[in-house]
Amino acid sequence: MPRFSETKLETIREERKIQIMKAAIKVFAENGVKLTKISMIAKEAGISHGLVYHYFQSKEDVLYESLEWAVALGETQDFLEKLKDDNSLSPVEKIHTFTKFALTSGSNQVFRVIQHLENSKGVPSHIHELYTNVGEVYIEFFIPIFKEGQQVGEIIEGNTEELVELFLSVISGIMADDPNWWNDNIEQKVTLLSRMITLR
Amino acid sequence: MPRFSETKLETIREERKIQIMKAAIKVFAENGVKLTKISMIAKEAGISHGLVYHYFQSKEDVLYESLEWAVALGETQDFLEKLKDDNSLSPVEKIHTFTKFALTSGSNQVFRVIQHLENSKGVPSHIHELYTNVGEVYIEFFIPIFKEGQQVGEIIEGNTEELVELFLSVISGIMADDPNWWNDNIEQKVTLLSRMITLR
Amino acid sequence: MPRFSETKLETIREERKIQIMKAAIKVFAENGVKLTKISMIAKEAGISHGLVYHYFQSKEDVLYESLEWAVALGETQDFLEKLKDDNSLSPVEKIHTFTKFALTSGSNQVFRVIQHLENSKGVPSHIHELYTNVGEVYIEFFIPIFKEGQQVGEIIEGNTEELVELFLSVISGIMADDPNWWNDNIEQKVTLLSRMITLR
Amino acid sequence: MPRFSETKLETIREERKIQIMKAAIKVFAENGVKLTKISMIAKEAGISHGLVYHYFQSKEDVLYESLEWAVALGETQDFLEKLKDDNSLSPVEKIHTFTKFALTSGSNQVFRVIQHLENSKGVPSHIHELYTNVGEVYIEFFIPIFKEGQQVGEIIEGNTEELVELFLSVISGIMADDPNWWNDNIEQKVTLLSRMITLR
DNA sequence: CATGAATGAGCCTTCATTCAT
DNA sequence: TATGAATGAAGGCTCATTCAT
Repeated sequence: MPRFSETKLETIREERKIQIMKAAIKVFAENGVKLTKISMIAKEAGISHGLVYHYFQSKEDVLYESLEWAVALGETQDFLEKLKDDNSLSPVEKIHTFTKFALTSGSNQVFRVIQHLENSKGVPSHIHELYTNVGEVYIEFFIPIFKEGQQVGEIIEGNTEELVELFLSVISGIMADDPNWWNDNIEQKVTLLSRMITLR
Repeated sequence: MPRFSETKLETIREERKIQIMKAAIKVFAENGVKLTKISMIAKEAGISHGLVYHYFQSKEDVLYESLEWAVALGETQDFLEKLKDDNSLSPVEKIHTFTKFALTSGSNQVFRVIQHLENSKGVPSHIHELYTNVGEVYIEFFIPIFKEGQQVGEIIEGNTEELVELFLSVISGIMADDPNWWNDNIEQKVTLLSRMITLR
Repeated sequence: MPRFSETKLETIREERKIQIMKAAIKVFAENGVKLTKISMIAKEAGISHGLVYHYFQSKEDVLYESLEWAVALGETQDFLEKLKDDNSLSPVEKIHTFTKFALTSGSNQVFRVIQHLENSKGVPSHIHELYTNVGEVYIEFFIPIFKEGQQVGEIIEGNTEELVELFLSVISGIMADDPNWWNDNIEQKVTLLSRMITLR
Repeated sequence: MPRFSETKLETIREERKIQIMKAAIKVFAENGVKLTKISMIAKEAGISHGLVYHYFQSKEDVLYESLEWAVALGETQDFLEKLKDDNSLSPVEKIHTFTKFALTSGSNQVFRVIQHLENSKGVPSHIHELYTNVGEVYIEFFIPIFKEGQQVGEIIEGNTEELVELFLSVISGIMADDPNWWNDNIEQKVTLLSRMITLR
């Protein structure tokens, strides 16, 4: 006889899962998936390693669900939404703001996990599908902004899609590095990165 | 009585070692050190896993000697030397040439290995020493070139050392990514990267 | 929420360790350290080889802790203590009693392990320290007994220390042999050994 | 077309085998059979490890033939023969002389190999047969000597066979120990051992 | 639900043995 | 005959996963 209502129980269970998934994303981001041991996730979450298997079928499942959850959670999505609607910023300012966010926000853990996966072999296809088009989302998001920037003369001419892809690729490459290095002089550094695509 | 002359045997032995080290650097670059299994190196080199241990003491030793060999081999060193003495190129052209080389040359496998190591914990100190100042070499190499570029008005003002560090950091971040992505449109992409630090 | 109280778990854990250490000492004694495989210890203890590593860091650690435990356990120590205080026995009777004990007591497994180690190369120093002065203890213990025996004319004249050392050396050599051979006619055999040092 | 006569070749081959067998017995004695590596024998013999397999089928065969050769060679046999015929020595003096020889002669390497084998499991039966009755030979040899000693009142009464067995067992146990320990004060030590069975 | 004891597949490493030269 | 390069079976150790409590 359950003490709590099904819903309540479900909630508690869900909270535990989130606790584990948070820990998992963090540890996966820092160490890569293969090198992350279940015990590391458990320790980060403050639970025993056995408990992980009450909430997830396997390590692969932890990865799948954590990634799914983190992507859907979409801190970055929210950020992009707000950015899109913020008419007080010029296209280049939007790009600048995003870049700063990407390099400093803790939410970039998800990206680092994805990067590890992209550099790995044998990633199960159902996991691969989770992030295979994440990049597309960003590209789609930035194309109109870049286009506008080109129209108002803030951004250099050329194939917009290629420009976006390249810019995001650079950001992405940087994020894989030591994430703390970018905390100093972030403004200046981001400005430099912006120079790649800005006119003046 | 051996059929081979000492010299011949020595040659075979040396060639085998090189064959293994080449394979090792490649596999280490692709998978990272921890995830590289001796059997993967052996397979890549086309030999049995046991043979690796005729030429090296341990996996750690394979890493150490391979790295030492690849660094000393110095394709990049040679490239830098020639670049330095090439008076037909302006500072920005030199940087452009180097960037292209860094992103396309097969020799960047070594850098990818080093990047994996820098993101790893528990790297033995004697291995760490092998690459701890490799970065410095590049910085020292580029500072005078950047300085000259600043004097002739090709490169933006600002703290030269910081500029160099940032630029190399971006290149380095990119190299960790899929190394093939950069093969298309390399000229255009490198030009874009150069824009970060060039005046116009 | 764990079903076991902390104490209960701790007890189980301790019992398992002891179970493994008992098995280890037995197998080490029979086969020597180098030739003892973890799987042999595991089989003797009735567990899987993996479990050994839940309780010990390595094979070396199994050896170290088992030896430390067995030495500290000190069945022999206890025996010596009681022997020392037993005033009903003459010096020669004490020696006789000890000899019988040494050759028949199951506790001589520890000695056999130590003997294997003494005949081995490359024993880690922290392990070596565990038994390096065990011999001294016996010598120190028997010197006064032998001295008394000499005074009362039970034991032959001569350098007491050398006499003790020689006698113990013989006992020790015998213990390395098939320990069951000595079970038959033990009284007679021990009497014969005693003759080495007794007067009549 | 052979350069040498068959006989000559055979001789050379035989000498090589002996060179290897000498090395094998030495290394087997020091390290035990299982812990002796083919490379250790080769090094001791001053040849390459591959060459061992030109003269012997396997490590087991090296052991078998070496043991067979060493036992048949019979330095000890010769010694015993001479001892038997030496009428200038009393029974106890003969035993004393033998004991000294056993503990100091380099020929005791064979015994140490045999002792290692007796403490081992899984010794092939054809090898076991080589030494299974070596002990018997000694017992048979000493029984008449002990008997004579008892008759002339040099040696204590009792079951002669048991007495011999025990005495040899003690000698054998001692030989397994550090063989150098017995080099100092050998006379005194042997005298002490003799006391086990002598009347006075 | 929660813990950690228990298992076994898999990787690093050693070494007996084979074989090209 | 002689060498040492080459192979692969087996043992030490790790860690994902299961399960008794």
